[in-house]
Amino acid sequence: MVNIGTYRDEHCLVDFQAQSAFVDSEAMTLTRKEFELLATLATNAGEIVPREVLLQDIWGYSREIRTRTLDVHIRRLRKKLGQYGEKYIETIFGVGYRFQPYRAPRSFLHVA
Amino acid sequence: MVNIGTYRDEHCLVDFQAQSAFVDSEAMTLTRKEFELLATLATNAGEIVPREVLLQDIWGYSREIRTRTLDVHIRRLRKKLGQYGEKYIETIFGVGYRFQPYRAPRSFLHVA
DNA sequence: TGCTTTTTTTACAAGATTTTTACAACTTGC
DNA sequence: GCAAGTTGTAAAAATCTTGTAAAAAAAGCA
Repeated sequence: MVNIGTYRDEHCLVDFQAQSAFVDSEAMTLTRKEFELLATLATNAGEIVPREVLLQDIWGYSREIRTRTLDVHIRRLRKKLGQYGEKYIETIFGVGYRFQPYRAPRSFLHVA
Repeated sequence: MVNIGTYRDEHCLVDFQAQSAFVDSEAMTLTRKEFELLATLATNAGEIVPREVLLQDIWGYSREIRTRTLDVHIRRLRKKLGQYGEKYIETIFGVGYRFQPYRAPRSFLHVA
C-alpha cells in the first residue's frame, strides 16, 4: 500500500486526490480555499510556509497586495481542526505558518 | 549528506533554509531579527563581524545612525543561547562581535 | 432572478517584536 | 586613577503583525 497523495498522522488525514480531510476519522467539511490551504500546509508539514508563498500559490497574489484573507482562512481552518487547531497550525511571526505533525505527548510514566 | 545551508557544531545547529536553530537539540524560538543576527554571525564563525556591517546588513543602517538596538539584540540572543551565550558571542571592543565555534574544554586530566 | 454559500474586506483588538531611553558597568589610553 | 568612549541592561515606548467579528462582495446554483 502506497502513501502517495495523502498526509497522515495519528489524528489527521488529508487526501489530496479526493480533496477530503478527516480529523479523528470524522470528515471535515472544508471549502475549496480552506482545503487548498490545508493541503499546502500539510504537504510541507514540519516546514515553514511563508505568507508570500501561500498568497502566491493559493490566491495568485503578488507581494505588494495587502489583504487579511489569509488570516481569516487560517482562523476558520483552525476552528475546523477542533481541539488540534492551534497545535497543528503554528504561527511563525513575521514569516508565515507551519503545519506541525501530531506528536504524542510523552507519558509521564516514562519520563526519566 | 551535504552540509550546505547550515552551521553546525557540538552544541549548536543553525539551519539557514528552514530559518531554525537548535541548542543541544532543543529548538530555539528566535524572532526574525534575532535569527538574522545569529545567521550572520554563524555564517562568519570565527571571524569578527564589525558593528557597521551588522547594522548595514540586518538593519540597513548607515554609519551615522546612532542606535543601541544591536546591543539589545545581542543580549537577547546570548540569553537564548543559554549557558553558551557568552562563549559563543564574543564582544570585540570597539569593533564588533565574533561567533566562536564551540571547542570542548580539554579535560583537566590531560592538562600538562 | 433570488437564495445560499463562500470569499474578501473592514475596522479594531490583541499580541509580539523592535527600538529607544536612561543609566550602569566596563575598556582603553593617558 | 581619571576621563572619554563603548557596551550591557532593564524597562518603557513605539511599531508592526496577527487575530477576530461582522459586514460587504462575489460566486454558485436551483
